[in-house]
Amino acid sequence: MARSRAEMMQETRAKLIAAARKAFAEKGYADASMDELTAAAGLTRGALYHNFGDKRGLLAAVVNQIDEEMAAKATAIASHIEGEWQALLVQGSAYIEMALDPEVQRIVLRDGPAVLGDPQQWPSQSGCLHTTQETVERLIAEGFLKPVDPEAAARLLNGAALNAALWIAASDDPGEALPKALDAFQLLASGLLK
Amino acid sequence: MARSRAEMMQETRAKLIAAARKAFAEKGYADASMDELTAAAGLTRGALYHNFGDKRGLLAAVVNQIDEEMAAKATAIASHIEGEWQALLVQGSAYIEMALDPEVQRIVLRDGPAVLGDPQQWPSQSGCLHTTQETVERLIAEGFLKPVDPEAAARLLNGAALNAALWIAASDDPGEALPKALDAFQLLASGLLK
DNA sequence: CAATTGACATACGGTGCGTATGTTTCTATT
DNA sequence: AATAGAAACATACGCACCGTATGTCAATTG
Repeated sequence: MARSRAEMMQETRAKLIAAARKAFAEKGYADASMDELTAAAGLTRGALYHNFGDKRGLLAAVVNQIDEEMAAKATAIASHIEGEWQALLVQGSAYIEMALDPEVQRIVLRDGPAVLGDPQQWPSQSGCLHTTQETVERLIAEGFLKPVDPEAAARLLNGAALNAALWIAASDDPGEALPKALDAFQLLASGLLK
Repeated sequence: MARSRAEMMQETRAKLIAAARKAFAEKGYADASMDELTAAAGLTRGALYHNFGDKRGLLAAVVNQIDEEMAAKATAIASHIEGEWQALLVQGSAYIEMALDPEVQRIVLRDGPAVLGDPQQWPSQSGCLHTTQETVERLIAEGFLKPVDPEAAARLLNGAALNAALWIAASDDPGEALPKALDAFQLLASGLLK
């Protein structure tokens, strides 16, 4: 069956995003060459600027893809947990563990904010942040949490989890740091409980 | 009085750092031109590569300077507070407010980690982080806090404060977001209390 | 079946970093 | 005190890279 034009274009976009994911993760955004990137995908820079506008646009597409994957994982995990409060804790732990992935760290947590600006302004709206806020809102509505601003709480929880992940990743012994971080995270989160 | 050789060099270093602070804050690290930077300081790129090695070295020097200023402010503020727990809260609030400075945000919080890597690994060791950890350690020793890993707790607290600041700065109405963030921060921190 | 548009490739210009090479001023040694 | 050496910076060069402008070929449309 002959692929249609739209299918062809989606394929080149996918190839470019995949190559960019690899290059951005390995070399970082600044040191990733668009020539090498596109050549690795069997294309040229022409395809890039046609599909994504510029280098930032490609990074945005990559970040979107990763972010969607993270959000999907987070919701999938949380859906198996009974109890909203446990779900929030598990979600936070999941976020910490996902943020241990070097690809996530480099692209989403380091270069992403530096190049694209505040994650909250991204079209994906930083999926994990969004799901966290929704959980917090439900918990407040059900009376489990003190009356705190949901967005602020979600922001701080995610910030705490993010820094926990960065700390663990840079740690000499991640296996030792992880439980400490999870423990501290649950303690902090318990401050929101009534 | 004739300035000595070392004094002259310190002066050029100071001039370069000052010019870099302005350029990095206004244009961001990537878009800051070394030629313009040094010309604004009345020098050339030669002085730069002699004193700081490369562009990253200059950013590191700038980050160090700002970080030291922040740590000095934080300790100065905390020293006037009686009670370690109140000091910790005030310190966190001070950190949030300092992080509202666009210069701090852009250079220390965005470009710094992206270019230089994890702040914990910086020579300044991210001053605020260090002072926070010390306060947490004292509070644990005095029995005010649950037995949590001090480094982990300091990391998460600072991460929460940092994201609070980023949220406020990107908010439509910072004046409204600030008290919400401070409230959420204090709630989270109270989770560490016995 | 012409004409036009879309999807990409190729070619070009400009900018900016890092380094290699000068140049001048201070220092040190005899 | 004179010269050798180095330090501090300026100048000059090469290279890589991004963005755009232009070209090309296939597909679609009337």
